[in-house]
Amino acid sequence: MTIEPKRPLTLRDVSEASGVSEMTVSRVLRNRGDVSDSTRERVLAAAKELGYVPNKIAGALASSRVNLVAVIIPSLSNMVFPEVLTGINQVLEDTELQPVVGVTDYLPEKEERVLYEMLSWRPSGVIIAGLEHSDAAKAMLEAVGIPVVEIMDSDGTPIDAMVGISHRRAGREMAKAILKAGYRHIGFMGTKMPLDHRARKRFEGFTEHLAKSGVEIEDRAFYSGGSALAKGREMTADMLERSPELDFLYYSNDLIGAGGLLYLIEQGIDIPGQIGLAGFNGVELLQGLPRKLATMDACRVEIGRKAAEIVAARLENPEGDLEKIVTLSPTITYGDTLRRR
Amino acid sequence: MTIEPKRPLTLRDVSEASGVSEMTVSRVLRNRGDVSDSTRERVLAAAKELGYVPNKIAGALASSRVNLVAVIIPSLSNMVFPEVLTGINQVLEDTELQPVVGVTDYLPEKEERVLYEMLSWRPSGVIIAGLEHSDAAKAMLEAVGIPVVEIMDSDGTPIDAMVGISHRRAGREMAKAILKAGYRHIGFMGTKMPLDHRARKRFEGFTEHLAKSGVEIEDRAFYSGGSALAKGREMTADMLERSPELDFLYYSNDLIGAGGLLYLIEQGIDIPGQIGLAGFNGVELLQGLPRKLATMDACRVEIGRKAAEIVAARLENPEGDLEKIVTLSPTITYGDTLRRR
DNA sequence: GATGACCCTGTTTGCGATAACAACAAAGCA
DNA sequence: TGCTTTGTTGTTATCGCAAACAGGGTCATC
Repeated sequence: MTIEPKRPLTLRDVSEASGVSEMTVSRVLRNRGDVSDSTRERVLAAAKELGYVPNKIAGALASSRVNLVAVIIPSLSNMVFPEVLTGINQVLEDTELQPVVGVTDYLPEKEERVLYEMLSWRPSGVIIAGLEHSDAAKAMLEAVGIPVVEIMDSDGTPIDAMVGISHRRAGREMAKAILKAGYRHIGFMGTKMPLDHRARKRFEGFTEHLAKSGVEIEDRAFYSGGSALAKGREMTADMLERSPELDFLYYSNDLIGAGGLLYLIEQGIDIPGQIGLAGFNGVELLQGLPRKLATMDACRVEIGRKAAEIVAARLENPEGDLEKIVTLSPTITYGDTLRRR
Repeated sequence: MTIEPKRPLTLRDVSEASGVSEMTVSRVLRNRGDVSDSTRERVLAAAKELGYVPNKIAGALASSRVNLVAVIIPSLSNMVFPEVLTGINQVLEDTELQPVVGVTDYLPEKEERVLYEMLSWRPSGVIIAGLEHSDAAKAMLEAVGIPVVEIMDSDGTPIDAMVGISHRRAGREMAKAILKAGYRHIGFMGTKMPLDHRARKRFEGFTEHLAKSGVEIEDRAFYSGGSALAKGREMTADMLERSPELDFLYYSNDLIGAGGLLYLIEQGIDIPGQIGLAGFNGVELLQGLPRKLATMDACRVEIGRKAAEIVAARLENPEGDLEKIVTLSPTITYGDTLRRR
């Protein structure tokens, strides 16, 4: 095919091969400005022949335009975030923009490092999970001068724009539904994650609403690591042994909820009569369980889409004052594990 | 804090603020070369005060060194690939290198586009899933002059290096185990994915080994889209209605296998006596199921780690002739759904 | 006190592209 | 014919940083 080049190819190589100036080559490859058809063809042929790949680093430096959008999320193994990415991708695919993902593992220091690293590539926008950041991270985001969209959560004040649901409210609503259904002895299971602010807020909203009705959580358990499904089983077994009077179990995510559900089914316990169950997130997985776990949709794909739309729109038209705060409404799915009264 | 700058900060700003040359600032921020402690402190203070974030675009152009490793995978929603990324991350975290992920959706054209896009940022290495690529993609990878590691699959010839398992062999071994256990009437269920070469190879290996013993798959079904767990249920129900004589069901992935398992348990069918089951992948999820599905580990994290190690080592020492082909051995887990004879 | 060996800092140059402007030819019009 | 207009191509400067080299101090050594 082509002779292996030791020195990486530049515009100059293409320019020499096609007998026009570098500038003209650049114009052809970017489809910008007028170039005659004959030269265009010649240039394209030469570029293809050589196997030239433009150097975006140089291009970005010269034009001070970078088509990257930094996307900063806590984890990839959570099912939740890949779905958000899907939404972001769907929207950005129709634009010049390209998402670049950074993972923080729920650690503020790592978030700070990842953010710093990403900003050093001068992206055109930032989509970042959560409203809680270190002071340094906040300072960077405030000073960065590009669209910043904080996602997933709407309980707080965004630096710039925000797309999410109210996890406090999600907790409250679930509490409301549970009480309305007549359950009174409630246990809670969740991840041991002091840094998962959204889980914390759901829990707070949940307990606050219960408190208003004079109900308190009677048992709780937290786990970390391991297979969520298996943990859900174990914790459920343990908790019911410890607190047999419980008539409802609220799980901080659907996976441990599913584990609990499978366990209870095996035990032959009457669901939702004797014990009710609910999780959080609306993961697709649940569709295949013997019974559908009650849950609350977190609008994940939609959050991704909306966030990407905001970034794209802001870059398209920096003046237009777009919606800066989008609060989506999660809806309860009662499934087969939370009775309706 | 700091006055909002309209013009982005550069080394020059820090240099002026701290009264030294840009070069000295650069040296301080990169920890390179000798700088006196007093200047170092002054510079760091100024940089922090201003909120300076280095411009890697300019840095990369000047030094022609880019600390990025392109990672190209078909999907993020598959559980498999996030785990590979975890392995890659684990290794790269101890280096200067940073993974950048591109997703191809199993489409060769998209793979080509994503690869082109990533190469235009001049990464230091490429980790790409699969051995099958379009001609153009292959040409790019051959000419790129940086370490290229093809992962997941070892049934073929790599462009440069390769880390994976033999999916043909994985299929064969499962067939062997199934036959050895005495099952003879075998059904297969998988994704309708002409472009998932690894699933195809597993299937081929599987049927070839069966054929050697004069056994043929008696029924098969393929799905696309939707919740894998739910599909596993449906397809299993349909298949058993259609072909009640089957005594073994082989699933192309654990999720649909789990769906089938749940269905059969509900039906009160004797597993693995009346019907045996097996999936593929060893997903963590399975730990929480009522019975453990037989499966075969795909060594996902390990593949990621190894691939990253190869890239890192090659960049560290371009001369050293490292192992270029790493074939990991998946092991069968019999679980509770494949009897051992 | 001259010589070299550091240490520390500054100057110059160039990475590979694009923006902005300049130039030149052909064509249109008065 | 002379002038503008339009379409096409080239020239120059620059983007922000780092490599390479060039200096000016300080110190020890002979």
